[in-house]
Amino acid sequence: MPANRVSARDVAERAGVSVTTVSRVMNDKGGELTPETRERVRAAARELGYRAHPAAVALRGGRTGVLGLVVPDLGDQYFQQIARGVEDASHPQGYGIVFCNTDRDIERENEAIDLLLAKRVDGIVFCGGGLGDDAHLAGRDWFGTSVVTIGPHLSDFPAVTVDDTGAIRAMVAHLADMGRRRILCVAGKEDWLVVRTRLAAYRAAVAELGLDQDPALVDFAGFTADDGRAAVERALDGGVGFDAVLAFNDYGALGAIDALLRRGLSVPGDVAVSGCDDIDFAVFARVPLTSLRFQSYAMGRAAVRLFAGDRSEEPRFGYELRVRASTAPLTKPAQPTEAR
Amino acid sequence: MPANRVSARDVAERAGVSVTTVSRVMNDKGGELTPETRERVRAAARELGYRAHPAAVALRGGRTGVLGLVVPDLGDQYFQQIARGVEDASHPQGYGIVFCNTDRDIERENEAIDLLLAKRVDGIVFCGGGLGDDAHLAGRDWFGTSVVTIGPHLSDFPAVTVDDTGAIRAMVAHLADMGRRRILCVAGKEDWLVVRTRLAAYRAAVAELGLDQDPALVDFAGFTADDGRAAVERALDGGVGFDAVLAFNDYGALGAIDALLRRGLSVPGDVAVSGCDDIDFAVFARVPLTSLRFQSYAMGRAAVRLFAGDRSEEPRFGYELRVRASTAPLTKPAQPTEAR
DNA sequence: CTGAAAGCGCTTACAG
DNA sequence: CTGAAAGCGCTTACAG
Repeated sequence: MPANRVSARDVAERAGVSVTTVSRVMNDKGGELTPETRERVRAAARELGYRAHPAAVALRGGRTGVLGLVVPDLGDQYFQQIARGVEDASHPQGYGIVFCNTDRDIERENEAIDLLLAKRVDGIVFCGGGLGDDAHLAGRDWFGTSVVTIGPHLSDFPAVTVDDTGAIRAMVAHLADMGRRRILCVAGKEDWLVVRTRLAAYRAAVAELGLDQDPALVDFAGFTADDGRAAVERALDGGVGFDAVLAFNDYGALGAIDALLRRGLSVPGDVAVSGCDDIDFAVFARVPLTSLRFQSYAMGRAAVRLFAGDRSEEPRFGYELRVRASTAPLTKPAQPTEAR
Repeated sequence: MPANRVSARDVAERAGVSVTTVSRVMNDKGGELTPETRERVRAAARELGYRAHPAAVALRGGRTGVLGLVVPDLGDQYFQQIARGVEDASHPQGYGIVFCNTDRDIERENEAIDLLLAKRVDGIVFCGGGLGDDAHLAGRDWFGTSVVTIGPHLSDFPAVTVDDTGAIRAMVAHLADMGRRRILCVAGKEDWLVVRTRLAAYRAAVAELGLDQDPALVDFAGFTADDGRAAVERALDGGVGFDAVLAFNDYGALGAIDALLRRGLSVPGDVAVSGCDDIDFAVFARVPLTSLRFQSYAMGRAAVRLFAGDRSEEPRFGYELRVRASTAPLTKPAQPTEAR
């Protein structure tokens, strides 16, 4: 179908030069060209609307002009913002972005990489944190393709990282300030590296601040609202007393609030609830949600810059605690939900 | 970088045949090949992990194996679901998806198309509805690239459409059933085709059901929560009485609820609020939101099928009314906010 | 300062 | 049934 498109030969004929010259002008190679020739070729290219065929360029050993983006779920606003950042940093340079959702499944992650490598993308932005020990990434042949990661990973690629530890510690400290001592942790799956990182931070902060360290307070639910709902119900049904919830994801926190209210508990009166990522909805939730905001858009942009830069410039991003109505000082007596 | 990758020649050498034969086997061309040859080539390709270089295939006049996806905003769950559908229908066939967000800006829409065409994508899925008269689409050279649209469009491409008219009529009828007579319409910009379509449906339904047809009840705000908030404040400040809000987008509806509650009004007591698209968050809103659910995921899948199928198979999708707490029968006397 | 030629890795007539 | 050759549209040594 893509027929009768303008080729370098068309430009060459119109400008009365060879295709070699056209190529040189278009790529600003060979500085020894006459300004007149240069201008004549430019004019011809402009008039004809010439654009080098990417397939030919790629075949000659050049770049394909395509970047791959691997995310757990573009529907998650956190990754959505990263995608926007990657897009905005890439399009101006003529790069297209091929995205792949993996739902944090190793199988799908491998398929995504296979697809991207088969397309010969110039680089891959990997985000969402590692799965298991990331062996499927470390063990495979990348054929020299540049890879950049965002978030916690075990593989040794240039990386954009986040201060997850500081962020979680800040949130736990905030909950402690609100007089909470038993924080139910609605974590994601145990083999997600981001979960392991945040969980370690939670445990360290809990110990440091002298809060209750009950193992029953950690639930490896997942990152959906249903997961958060289920985790809270399990804790309630299991008689695990708690006066706060810390979900590693806002969707889980929303589910937690829903479950608490359904059971007749008050938020934050009985239980304070906090999330991570600070999605736009947080403010519109049944009880406006306290959360941690990360700079995901800027992280996406930074990842693209890493392809060009050197490893000494790997950026580490901070966080911001956004306190809203879902967390407040404890007003009722000590025993919240059920005594244990 | 992508060096030492397996080429057809490597496979040919290993199988003891010519590259011509390799090509024929890999593409199932030339049915007159010896089963043994066929198997030998297949084995060699498998052992070597051979995959045809897409650039070479594309250059020979074949497909690039890449599809373009143009959306207003992937952050909007409606489009996100479409993207998932497009992805899931494409990846199994080896197609990669390059996405472009346009924010409903004609300039950006043009840039997106330029980028996609420059990449020589095999097809473009255009969604989000037309802008203005879609002249920028009708007037340009597509170089034979296949295009498929989702949602209302004025251009003449194979299309996946939605029964917007029936959906809006159903919602207006529902609000009328709840005893509402003055429905504030939080529309998007007037030159968005989806807005024009829905607005026409709103007006027709309002007339048909004998509800108030006050022009002041239509506000061309936009599709963000802030837009919805602003529209409600304008109506309130302007003394435009209304007992219901119909936003053409859930984000706008969330903003509307927020503004109403801030002004001390009750939802749905004083004002019923309804949205469109039924995002997952609708159920977690301050007041669970009544909305219209569309089958965006299936629409995305259908769009990809349209590339292969013929125009007689263009699908039209329905809708589903999801009634939640934000709409209920009017309990108070007739004069809601302010008399006019 | 500019051009002819080779070659990237395929596929498709054209031979045999 | 299988292969040699041409060519897709570029870029890059190599000449001049």
